[in-house]
Amino acid sequence: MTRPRIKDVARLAGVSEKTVSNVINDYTHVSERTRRAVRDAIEQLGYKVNLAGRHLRQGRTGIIALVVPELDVPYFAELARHVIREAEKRSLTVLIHDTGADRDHELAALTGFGSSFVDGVILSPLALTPDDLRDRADAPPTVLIGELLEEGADHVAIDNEKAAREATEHLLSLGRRSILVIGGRDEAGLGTAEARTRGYLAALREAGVDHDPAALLPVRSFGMPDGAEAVNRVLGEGGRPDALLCLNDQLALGALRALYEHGIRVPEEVAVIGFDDVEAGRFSVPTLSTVAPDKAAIARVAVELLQRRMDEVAGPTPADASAPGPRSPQDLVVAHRLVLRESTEGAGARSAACRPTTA
Amino acid sequence: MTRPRIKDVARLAGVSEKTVSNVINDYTHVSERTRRAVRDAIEQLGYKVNLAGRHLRQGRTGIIALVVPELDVPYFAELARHVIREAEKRSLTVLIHDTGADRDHELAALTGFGSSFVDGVILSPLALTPDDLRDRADAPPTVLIGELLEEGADHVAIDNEKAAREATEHLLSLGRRSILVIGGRDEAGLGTAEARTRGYLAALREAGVDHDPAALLPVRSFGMPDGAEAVNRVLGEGGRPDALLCLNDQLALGALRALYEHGIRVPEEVAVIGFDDVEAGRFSVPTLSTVAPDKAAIARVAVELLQRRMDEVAGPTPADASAPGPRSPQDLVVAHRLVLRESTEGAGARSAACRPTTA
DNA sequence: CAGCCAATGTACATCGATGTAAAAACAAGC
DNA sequence: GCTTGTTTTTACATCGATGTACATTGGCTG
Repeated sequence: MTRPRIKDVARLAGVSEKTVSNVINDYTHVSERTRRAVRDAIEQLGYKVNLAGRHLRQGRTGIIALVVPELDVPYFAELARHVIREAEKRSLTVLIHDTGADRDHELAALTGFGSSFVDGVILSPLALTPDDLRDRADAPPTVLIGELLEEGADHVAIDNEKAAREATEHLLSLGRRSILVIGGRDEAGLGTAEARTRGYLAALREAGVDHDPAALLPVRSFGMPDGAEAVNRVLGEGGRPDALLCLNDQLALGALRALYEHGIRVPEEVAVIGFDDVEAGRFSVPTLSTVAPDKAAIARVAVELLQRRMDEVAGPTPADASAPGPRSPQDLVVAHRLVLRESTEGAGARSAACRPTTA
Repeated sequence: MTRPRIKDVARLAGVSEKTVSNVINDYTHVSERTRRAVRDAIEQLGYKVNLAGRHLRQGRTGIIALVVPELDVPYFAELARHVIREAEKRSLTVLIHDTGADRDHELAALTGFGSSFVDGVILSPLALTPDDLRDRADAPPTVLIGELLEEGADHVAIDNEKAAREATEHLLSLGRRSILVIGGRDEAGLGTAEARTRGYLAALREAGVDHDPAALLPVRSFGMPDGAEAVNRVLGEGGRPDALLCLNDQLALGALRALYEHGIRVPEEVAVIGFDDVEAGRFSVPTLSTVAPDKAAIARVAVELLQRRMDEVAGPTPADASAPGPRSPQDLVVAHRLVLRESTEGAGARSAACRPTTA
């Protein structure tokens, strides 16, 4: 038995194919009687619309892609869930893609995977250059999250510079003066790491604390091994920091482990703070202070923005015709907050940490 | 400017549309001259095949779905990467879906998301019942991973019973006799938790150690909060285990944290072992002993099996016509190994743990 | 009850790629 | 040169849903 087609439904309900289509799509002018008859027929045959046909006709798939560098970085996985939930509200399906931080894969994502079967793309780039972004001719609507590569693209993120400044200020307020930045980068630039580094420098400057260029520890990647390695390197060279500003939680968790192996107490000797507020940081020993981005908001805003772009492409409805052409690129900022746990505050709040909010 | 169609390519190359299609699909009988001409035209126009058209015509999308309960459980995220990589080799695209452990979502996945636009599904069920699986009429080819719900379905997993027995035997060999199973379930059944519980019981029996039914600690879900909560409950009731067999690493990491909060040393007082070998367990304090499934193999075998099923659906080629109809359901077992770290072995291997294999 | 408007319903073309069947081109053999 | 057989290429129908344009129906007014 082959799947029922709209034709079969039409025959059973005794109406034309178009009428069935009208019922399916909630077209206004269908009498209640016909509507019910069609619904019954659909029910009886177990009819499901065939996406291929609809897609071909409408030029839309209802699928958006979420493209991240590494899905096994918890931050991206958590973000993905929010995006999925947000998209579901708009009856969009999310295709998650993992580029392995590879430029070619990111490029492929930008062009809609060679053949446009996604209506839009939410991209968290890592390896792309601004140039890559500039000359995308027939790319689907795209929203960037995290890294801002170019001023001309839609973008959603927290205020990284401000967040880093706040985190650094907190470390300074604890009396720490020798603060290393794991993942820090000196160059001016649009990247997240650069913005956070700027925030760190600003806080130091404001507090009148000297900046040692060697305090910026570059990392190859942003995983736990890299965090541990950076700490090992510093300590091996005789460095004696009293605080670590880690540019994400993975680095921080790796750093915590390395400090433990060196017998260094956290936070008594070294305070540690990260970025992202991943779940593991609520259960690590010690628990991890962190900059918590509002992930739900990032997802919501990104999907909203993307949807608006997709609607633009679909052609403005007569009502919108007065709109001033394509909106200019948006750069939206969502909230973040500093979450203080044991890695900066001591073990005073120990037991409380064990019952984290699951939101 | 609208995207070029096959028609445009045909016109430019001075051939028919079908010939262009033949070139694209590497059809045998096309002269070298025409082939080159068509290739040039494609290049010149920047033509990309339109999936919608192809899909409608062929009934295949080249998309398979990977459906997991919770993407932010690192095990699933890590598995997802392997599946993506494996699918890529076969030029399949992976649509990752997160059901939130919700039965309705899992059901929707089974039926190809209401409208078949996926050619096949790899499903890691949690909330489904065997019945759900049985009466799927027009479902796409499906391979289960992890939970085995029903004997009649294709399935890939490690030998959970054996793995749990080995883990338990190891704890026993350390002289531990009061071993709790976090996430354990008494009922006989096909589920992963049940199989692992059986392995635990088998090891106890073989070692002549009595089993206390209260040693099986049920959990609501399999996250870090649940692991911590279980430990808190036990200790609060005055329990004094000397080992914990946690049915996944998330539970184990939560348990480690709770033990720490109670001032209980691991492994001196309580040894802990988990399942899954997630990256966080290589950096926790202490590092986590675990049963490491060969995730790459699970992914590879699952995709292979799924592909075979999809090919069957596509209709056997004349060559295969002799094949004895649809192959019977496969239940494939992949390798696992016991990885011993500080949570059972003491801190002897401390420094080594910090440079984990990144494989 | 004619006349008109709005509400419903229908036939048909269309989206883009590809399978089918058959025509056209070409080669080889007598 | 003509038949026969094989490549190569083409015209056309088809996959399933939906937009367009028009036909029909029913209700209401004067």
